[in-house]
Amino acid sequence: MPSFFDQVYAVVRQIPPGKVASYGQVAALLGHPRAARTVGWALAALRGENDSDVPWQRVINSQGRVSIRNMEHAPEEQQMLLEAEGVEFNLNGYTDWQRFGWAGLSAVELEALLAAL
DNA sequence: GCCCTGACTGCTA
DNA sequence: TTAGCAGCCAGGG
Repeated sequence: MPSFFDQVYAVVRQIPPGKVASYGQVAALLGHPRAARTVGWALAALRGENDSDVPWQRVINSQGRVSIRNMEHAPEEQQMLLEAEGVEFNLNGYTDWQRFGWAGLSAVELEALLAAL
């Protein structure tokens, strides 16, 4: 039985370049619409592991903007990484959820993904 | 098993 | 748009 963390990482790895998802969206996919905080914690744990293949920068909050309280990764850095992938931000630091928001996974894809863990 | 913590969320003002 | 508040879930000590 994979831990919640493993499931979070598996889902985040499915986010294609140029797209972004919210913490709540990832949590909802895993069946826990209220576990956004835990998802954020799971991604925070990746901070030290630079060799990880999890695109943590593609996960932002529901308001469409980055919200990092981390000393090692400034919000500007995450925004810069996303812009390099094609995601645009307006002057207020908000991204266009309608254009760059990730649609998520289908029930079938999700099931196969979690089964692979 | 209890308590604390955290890169969140939705609502109200 | 920003600020304050309470509810949520899982892992670590």
